[in-house]
Amino acid sequence: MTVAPQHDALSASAIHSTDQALNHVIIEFYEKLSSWEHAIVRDKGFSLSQVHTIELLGVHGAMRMKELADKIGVTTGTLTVQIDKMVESQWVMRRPHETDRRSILVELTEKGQALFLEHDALHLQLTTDLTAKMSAEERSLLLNLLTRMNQEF
Amino acid sequence: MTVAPQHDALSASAIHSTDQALNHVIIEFYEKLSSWEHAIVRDKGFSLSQVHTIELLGVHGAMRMKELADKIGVTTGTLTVQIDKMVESQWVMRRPHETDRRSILVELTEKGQALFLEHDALHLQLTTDLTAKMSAEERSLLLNLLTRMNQEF
DNA sequence: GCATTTTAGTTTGAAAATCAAAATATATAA
DNA sequence: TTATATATTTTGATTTTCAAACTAAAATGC
Repeated sequence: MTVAPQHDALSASAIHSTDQALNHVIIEFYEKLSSWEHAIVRDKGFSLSQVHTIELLGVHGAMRMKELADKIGVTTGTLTVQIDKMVESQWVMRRPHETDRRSILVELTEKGQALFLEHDALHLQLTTDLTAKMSAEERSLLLNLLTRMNQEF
Repeated sequence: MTVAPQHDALSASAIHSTDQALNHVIIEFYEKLSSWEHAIVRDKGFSLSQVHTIELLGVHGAMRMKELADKIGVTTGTLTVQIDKMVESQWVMRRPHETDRRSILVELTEKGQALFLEHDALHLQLTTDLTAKMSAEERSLLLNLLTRMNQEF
C-alpha cells in the first residue's frame, strides 16, 4: 500500500486504516449478540421484538409509542398490536402523556420490571464472561470507548 | 492473626465493579445498531433476516443450512423457505457439500456479493462516524478489545 | 456387515408478525 | 380560524415463522 497525499476534502471524513477491521469486528459482535438474544428469547417463549421493548423500557424508562416504534424499527401500527398483547400479559401499561394529549406513554409494570431484571442478569453474566480475561483497566477502557460510540450514534 | 479468607467460589466468577455499567453500554449499543440496521434494511426492501444472511455469508463464506439457521436464530424449516426466495432473487445459490451428502452449502452469487459489499460500505461509514473522535491508538485498542470479546463468545 | 439412532434438509398447514393505508384526535403553523 | 402536521389505532392483506411430519444420509452399536 502506498502512502497517499493529504487530501483536505477527504481527511475530514477519512477512513482510517483500522476501520475496516473494526467494522467487521463490530458486525461479528452484533451477529453473535443477536444470535445469543434470539436463543435466550425463544427458550422463554417471547419474541425478539417483545424483549427489545422490555429492554428499552427497562433502560430508558417510560416512552411514547412513536419513540419506541422508531427505536425498535417497526411501524406504530405494528407496535400498537404488540403493546396490546403485552398489556394483556401485564408486562407493560399505557399512561397518558402529561402535556401532549395525542401521545401515550408506555412503561413497565412491576411484573415487567421483574422480567427486565431477570433478563438483564443474563446479559450481565454474558458481559462478565466475555470480559473475564481483561484487566480492570481494560474493562474500564472498553466502557469508556463504547460509551463514546453510543454518544455519537 | 489471620488474613481475611479468600472467597474462592466467588472470585472465580466475580462480577467486577464496572461490569454493570459495561453491560448497559453494550445493550444500548446493540439496540442502536439493531435500530440502525432495521431502518437501512426497510429502505432497501429487504427483511432483517435476509440481510443477516447476506452479512453472515459475506463475512464467513459458504455455510451449511443448519449452521446458518443456528447463527441467524431460526429453524431450518424457516431458513429453507427464506433461502428459496433468495435463490429466486439470485442473491445466493445452493451447492452440495463435498463430503456430507445430507448437507447443502449456501453461498453468495456475484449479485449477492455485490449487495454485501454495498451493505458493508454503509456499515463502514457508520463505524467511521462513530469512531471519528477517537485517536488512532484508541481505535486499535477498541479493535483489540472487541476482537477478544468475540473470541470468548 | 446390518440394524438403530442421530443429523440435515424440505414440506406443509396453521399461527403470529408486519405493513400500508384509512380513520380519529390533538397539536402546530399560517 | 383554517390548514397542515403529528400520534395513535384499526383494518385487511401479505409475509414470516414455527412445529411436526417426512425423506435421505451419516454415525453408532452390536
